[in-house]
Amino acid sequence: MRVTFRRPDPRDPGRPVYVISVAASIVSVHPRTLRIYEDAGLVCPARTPTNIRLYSENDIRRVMWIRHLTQNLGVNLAGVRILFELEERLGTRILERLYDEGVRDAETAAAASADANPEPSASSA
Amino acid sequence: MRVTFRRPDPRDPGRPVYVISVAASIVSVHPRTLRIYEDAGLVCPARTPTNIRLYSENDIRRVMWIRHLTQNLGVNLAGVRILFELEERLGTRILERLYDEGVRDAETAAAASADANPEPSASSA
DNA sequence: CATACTTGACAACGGCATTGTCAAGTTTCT
DNA sequence: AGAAACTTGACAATGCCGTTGTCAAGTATG
Repeated sequence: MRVTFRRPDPRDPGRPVYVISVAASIVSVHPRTLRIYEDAGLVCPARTPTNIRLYSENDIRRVMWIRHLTQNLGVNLAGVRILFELEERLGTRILERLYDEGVRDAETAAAASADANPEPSASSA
Repeated sequence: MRVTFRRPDPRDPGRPVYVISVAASIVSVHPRTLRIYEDAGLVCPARTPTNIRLYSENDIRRVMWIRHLTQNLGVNLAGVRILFELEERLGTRILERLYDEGVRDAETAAAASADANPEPSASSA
């Protein structure tokens, strides 16, 4: 059974298009939680001139990683921040090492195909 | 003021020599806490033929990293485990990137000299 | 032989993560 | 025009986590 975080790519994954309620719905979290992630510095959605948050596909993927790390692996938000910082410093997608090699469970192993990878992106932070 | 985790090196940092009360005293934690770290798979001290734990210098350093990550950076134990696993997979001391570059605070910046680095070691796990 | 080790277990307490809700004001969309 | 959704800051409930503390019973050590 194939598990994937990937959603069909829009034209430009960096383009901010989703307001907070839509982004929350896409990743199945409460809008309040997305605000907390932003307060924690884990995701930085764009803002319109009237200060409305707009999330891009990259932001969505980043939140999906946060959810994977916190819900499935039990990492707290401080730990997620450190992991993201390491990834930025090393300039590589080190978190994929956790996902690609299916260390956690059979489900993540099943998701090892190329299009199954969630992609935390430093560029949105 | 210079801050360092490094203690004077014994002859062989891999040699298990400290019983749990001594190791706990060295790193200023409760022996109960060291047992919890072991249960969490974060550190694996050697055992004597009569099942007494013996910690090596490498184990001590590893615990010092755990303490730094949990106490100073707020990472929980699941997060520490993921960081250690990444380090093993990448085959490099990625956590030093956090420490060497003093991203956290002035104290860690002050400790940036070569002999100030704590060294998490995958070899003790 | 006192002390320290082992195991498994329960508990207190402060902190964390998520969700929920509120008020007041602004913006958006129908 | 007005309902709905957005913003901010704030407080709270609840379950979980991390650390320490303690216990019992048995074994090992100095």
